Amino acid sequence: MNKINDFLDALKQEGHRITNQRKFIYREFLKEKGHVNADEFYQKLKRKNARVSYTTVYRTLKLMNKYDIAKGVDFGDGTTRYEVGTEHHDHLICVKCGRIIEFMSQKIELDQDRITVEFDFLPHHHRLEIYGVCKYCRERDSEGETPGKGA
Amino acid sequence: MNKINDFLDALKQEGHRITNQRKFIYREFLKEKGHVNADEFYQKLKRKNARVSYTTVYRTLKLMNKYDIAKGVDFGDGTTRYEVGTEHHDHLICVKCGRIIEFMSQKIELDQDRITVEFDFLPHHHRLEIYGVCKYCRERDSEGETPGKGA
DNA sequence: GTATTATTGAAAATGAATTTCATTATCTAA
DNA sequence: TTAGATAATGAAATTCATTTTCAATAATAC
Repeated sequence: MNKINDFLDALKQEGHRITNQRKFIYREFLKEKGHVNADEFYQKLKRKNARVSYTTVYRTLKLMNKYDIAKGVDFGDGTTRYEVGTEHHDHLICVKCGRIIEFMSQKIELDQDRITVEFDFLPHHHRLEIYGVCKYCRERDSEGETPGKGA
Repeated sequence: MNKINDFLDALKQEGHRITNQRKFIYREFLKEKGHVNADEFYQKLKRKNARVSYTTVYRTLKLMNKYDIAKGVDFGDGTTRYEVGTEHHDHLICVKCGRIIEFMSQKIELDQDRITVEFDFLPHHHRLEIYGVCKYCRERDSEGETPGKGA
């Protein structure tokens, strides 16, 4: 039950019902590239004239999270954002434009394992987020830096 | 303005007033060992018969955070928790007992720098949290494991 | 098909964080 | 030291994401 296609199977296996709302939300969610929160995602579906309520979107996101179709992440903006899939990765988060870059470093993973061994700690999962300014924002911001044109 | 003693100085320098509430909250906060959220901290102060409101505790925590006396962290329990000081470190978080272990790995820091260089990303700060089960919980849980005494 | 019951959706509730605003206390300058 | 200006306080109200409630509806089993 770890593949990205099994939400409906998972529901069936767990004795949940396969409803039109769940099928629709699932299908649309798989198209998502970014990191939507419940409300944003609901608004998107609404724009497609979907007949689905916020409550159901919210609940289905949580369900998909439970069955490893979606992964809830918290970037500190006060909402839970969901990304497609559960392949492990970490995030670079641009504090200027909000761009989110996913990365994965085997090296960091190994270092973390060493740390947990050192503390006799059994790890389940982790989160690493690096906040800063992406190259696009720095490029953009340095464009206007012509000397002699103060303020 | 990076030392742990300068909250009152910082206030003065920034044109804020030094009030009894701020002095008291600051003094009590420095005694904190764990990671309190606004409400917990307020309750603690109340137990000492402090004449201070939740609002002021909340606002003062934010202020101390701003002036690097306190550091707000989010461990995913829906509240902002504050720790004393701002020396950088990461966290091991036990999902069973809630214990929080601070650690610091120069190795991981360096690996992160390499990652940001690779993505041409200018880092400001980061957060790394490893969730799992601490040794105390595992020891405790393995005590009752006498075979033959099922359920 | 019919009964059972999980799901849906609108509305209400929750809870942390934040804002409002009248009162109070701090600081500044005379 | 005192008076005036105004920042801070505190109680209450507000905001906002999230979660729960419950009557109506729809999916599944028989």
